[in-house]
Amino acid sequence: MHMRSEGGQSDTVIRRLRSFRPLSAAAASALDKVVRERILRVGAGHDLVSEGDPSDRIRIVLSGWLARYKTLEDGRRQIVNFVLPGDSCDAYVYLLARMDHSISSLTPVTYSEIRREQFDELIASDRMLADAFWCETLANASIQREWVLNIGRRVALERVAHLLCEICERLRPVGLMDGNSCAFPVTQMDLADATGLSVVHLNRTLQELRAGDLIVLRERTLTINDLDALKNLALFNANYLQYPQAIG
Amino acid sequence: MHMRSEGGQSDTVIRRLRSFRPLSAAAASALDKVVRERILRVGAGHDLVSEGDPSDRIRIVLSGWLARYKTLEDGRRQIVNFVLPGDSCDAYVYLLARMDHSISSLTPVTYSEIRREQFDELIASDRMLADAFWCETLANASIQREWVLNIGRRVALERVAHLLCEICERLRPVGLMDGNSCAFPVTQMDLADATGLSVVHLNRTLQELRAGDLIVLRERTLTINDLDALKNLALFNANYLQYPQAIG
DNA sequence: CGTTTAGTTGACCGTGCTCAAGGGGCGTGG
DNA sequence: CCACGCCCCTTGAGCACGGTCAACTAAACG
Repeated sequence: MHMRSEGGQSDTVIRRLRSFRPLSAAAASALDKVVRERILRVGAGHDLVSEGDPSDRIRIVLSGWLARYKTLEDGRRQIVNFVLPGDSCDAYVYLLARMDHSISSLTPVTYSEIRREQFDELIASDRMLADAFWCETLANASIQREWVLNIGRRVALERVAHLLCEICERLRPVGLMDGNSCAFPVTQMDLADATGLSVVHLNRTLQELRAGDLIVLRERTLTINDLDALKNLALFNANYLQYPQAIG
Repeated sequence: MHMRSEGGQSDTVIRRLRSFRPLSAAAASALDKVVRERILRVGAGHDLVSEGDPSDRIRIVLSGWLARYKTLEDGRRQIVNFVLPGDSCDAYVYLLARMDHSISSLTPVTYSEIRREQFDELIASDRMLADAFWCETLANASIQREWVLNIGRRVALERVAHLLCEICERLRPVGLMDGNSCAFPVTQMDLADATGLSVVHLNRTLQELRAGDLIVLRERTLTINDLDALKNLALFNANYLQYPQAIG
């Protein structure tokens, strides 16, 4: 007995963009129309975009998780951000010539692929929509800065706690938190690459969080037992996520 | 016997933006006019912008170095990026409500402060100019991602080497490299905060670079003796800086 | 001339890495 | 149905990279 307001498949995307700007029903349905035109699926473990690719298309994630990552020649890998349902992979990157990083699917992913010209046309039709996409881009940059702080100055325990807090806070507004639990389809290797730790140490850090009764993480499900305590430990402050309603 | 093309005080800014988009003489002089309207100076060690400030003004750096940084409650500090002459502090951030980080001057700084409305008007007048500012914003995001990789996956020696390479490559297009040397007005504490290291270890890392005859750093001047060797050591690849002309 | 700030060095220690091995779940093929 | 391989998680042991603490020097500054 779900009432779907207007979005259908692109509900999540619209919720996400509305966390930045109020979108009119007209804008939402224009977006929905464009999104539906070319919906693709890909299994886990595929690169949607590779470093060096020309950046001529926009991709918007409808379901599934992805990771933006960079690698060094000798194979060291760093995840620089997660791409969650509702996020766009690279709105506006076509202003630059080439991708500076790769994006790979951590789970099976459904996404919409939009040609640059079509995207241009879409955002030209509605100022709020254009601004919402820009806000998303700027919010991503803000997250990126927090990650530099996280990896540069937080110790392992704080760092992992912070990442978990961030993911939950990002999943909540798109309706993917079920109370204090969420699907968490990420391997420990991915978490290690996202936090700049080794897999072994990440494993031990997770166990420390479990031992403190802060989290339960098993069978690809994360439950936060005590969110306030976890945020305290992580020195977490949600402002950098740039959700206007959540600030001050 | 310098011939100044059109910019005067905003030469550096125009060079910087032209590394992203060809700007017409008209666009350049419109920018120059706006820049000149309100030029401010500030000594070293001042916060131009503080975390939480409303982001209602644009600042463009004419001379001097600044650092974007974030802090944790207990005082740990991480520089997340340097702001160099020609860079704008925060074009377009006014789309978001508040600053997520602070910006402080590392040296005396000359900068232009532009009101949001005035900036809107300026970029509405010239598409290339608007795009150039957007490119700068996106290029900054790209640098931010590289920093996550740098701090997350490079060891101290590579990490410091990488930062030095980046700074030189960014100073070159705005004419601030003198051969292989440049003014380098940054304390070791700043470098430590930018690389996620302690001051003591940063000091030892610099000495290791000096011992390998890779760099000379004294009296606020950096000389790179062997840039190729330094880039090799740092696993440095300039693509992420997003200068179109420098990319394959 | 005292005080502050930046750089340097030594000694010690701890966080987090490496290497190595083993266990559990799951899909595939014999 | 079981064997096998693969992926992911876990654990132990040892070590190294980088942090902390402390002291000293040199230059800058009022």
